[in-house]
Amino acid sequence: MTEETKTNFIHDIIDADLASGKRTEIVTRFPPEPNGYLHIGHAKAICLDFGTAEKYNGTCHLRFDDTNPAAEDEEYVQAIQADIKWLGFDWGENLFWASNYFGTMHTYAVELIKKGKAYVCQLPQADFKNYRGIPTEPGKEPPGRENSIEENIALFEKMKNGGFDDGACVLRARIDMASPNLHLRDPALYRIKRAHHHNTGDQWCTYPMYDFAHSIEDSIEGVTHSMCTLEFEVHRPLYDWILQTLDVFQPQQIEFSRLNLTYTVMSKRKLLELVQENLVNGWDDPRMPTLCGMRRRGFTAAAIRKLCGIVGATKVESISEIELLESCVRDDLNETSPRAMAVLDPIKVIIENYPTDLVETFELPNLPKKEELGTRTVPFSRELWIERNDYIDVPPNNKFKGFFVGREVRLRGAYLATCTSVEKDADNNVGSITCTYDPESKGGSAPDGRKVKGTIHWVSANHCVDAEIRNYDRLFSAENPLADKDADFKTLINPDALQITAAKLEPDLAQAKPGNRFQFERVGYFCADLDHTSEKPIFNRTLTLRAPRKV
RNA sequence: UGCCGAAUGGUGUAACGGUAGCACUAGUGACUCUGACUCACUUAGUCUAGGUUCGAAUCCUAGUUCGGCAACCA
Repeated sequence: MTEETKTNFIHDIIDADLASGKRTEIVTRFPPEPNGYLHIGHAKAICLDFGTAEKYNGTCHLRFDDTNPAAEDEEYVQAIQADIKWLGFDWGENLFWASNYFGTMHTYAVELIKKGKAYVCQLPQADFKNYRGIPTEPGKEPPGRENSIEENIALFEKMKNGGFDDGACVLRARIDMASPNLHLRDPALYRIKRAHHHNTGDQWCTYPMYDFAHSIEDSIEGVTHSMCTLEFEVHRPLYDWILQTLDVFQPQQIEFSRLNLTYTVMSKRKLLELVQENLVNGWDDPRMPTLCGMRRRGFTAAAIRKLCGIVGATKVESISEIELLESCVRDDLNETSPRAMAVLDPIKVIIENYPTDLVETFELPNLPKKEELGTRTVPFSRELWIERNDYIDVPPNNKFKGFFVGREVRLRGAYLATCTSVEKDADNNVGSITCTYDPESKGGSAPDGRKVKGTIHWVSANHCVDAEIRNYDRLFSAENPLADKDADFKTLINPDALQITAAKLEPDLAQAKPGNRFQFERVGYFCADLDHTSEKPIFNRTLTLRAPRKV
């Protein structure tokens, strides 16, 4: 990546490990469960996992943590890989599956039993809760905890072979029912779940639990630094216990805080609710904070990576302002997006002294500060469309850039023109504007060198193409939609987060390919939607230009 | 009232015992064939109280506040 990776506390740890000789090479991993789509919160983890490996010339594995077949699906496997690649990271040969280790994990489980460190617990789930107890008081040892190793091996074998119903028993680690850390009060290691697994089919009816599986996966793969989010902090003693008890390679788990952004939600479950209740149009709805949604919206991978670099990695639970993300996106788009003219709220302009039949074409730069990106051809004629708000009866102050009767402005790249009159209907709505142009000012500058206050954009009425514009805005109208725990976050959805309008575009824009990004000058950044065709142009508003100062 | 963790301008993040800096946001101005970009300037911060030290955001003690943890989810 071109972004410089800022240092953080994780890199401090790695530097120390390298200096002390504890590690000689760095291996990280990104371990998604294929049960949903990736969102920008995952992007932070991806940037950290892959970015750290890159920084230390190590490797980063992509490992699907597919230990719960009930929740997982092949659809997500494909989408996750596509999203990571889009973000700009590559796992090369290092694609792994937790499910490929099921055999090894089973062997390790038996080893734990043989060491007297695990037992089959036939207590119903609800009853075990009582034995586990509450944080402030020690729990009690459940029945069966002192069964012999032979008995437990036989029971675990019976579990594996389908001799028990789902939920009839679990394999538990035998640790400490009085531990102040609830996760150490004989946590479940294996449960029985008869579900078809996307990879192993019906080979297993027992599946390992997260804590058991994850530590072993990391260990098998030689992961040196296993980064995860803060909620796993209290799991670390269990992670360490499993690997120490098994006496196998021990990665170091390091926790960092999740990425949160204002005006959106980042929980997979809540995003799923929005999708299922049709409050958005699927996972890739451009309002969603999913990577596929942001991609469709027109956000760039580089901008997301930049954001992740800026927020860095800490243990502080924080909410970053969406403005920071927007700034990263605008910054990237400003450098890379070809310019075009589009009129989103059209009003007709008639140039009374321009020949009726004449059509001129102007060569406008694709990107004014980057001449190497070439030019585009824009037709010009007697009747144009301009933005409704580029005309005003009486200017509020001398900062107004547009037309009023008597005002000369520049039609971007074409001519200087002076407003002479305006047509209005009975309700005082402007119907059309009439102006005269200065033929000497072709290209946009007058030979006498006179300056005009404003430059406005336009499209030729007889040449422009009509398009649907999907104007996107922030998903929620509240900074933190989850702040009020008693309220339903879904009631805080911003009703204006999608507004569909019709616009007039310069003709070349119809030829855009889905995903192509543009800056519509003086308006904002837009990209051709997935549904865009040259017959039915559809553009998504990625972001407006930075809000102008109040006039 | 258990365990774990975190507190630096409005927000995010640096400073690793030695000048509290950067970015975003907001405001003011300059520039401009985009009210964008760019540039300049401005406002504003070390949770509290003690202690160690020539010197503390940083180390120690006590407190305060906030977050996480009691799935056969990850």
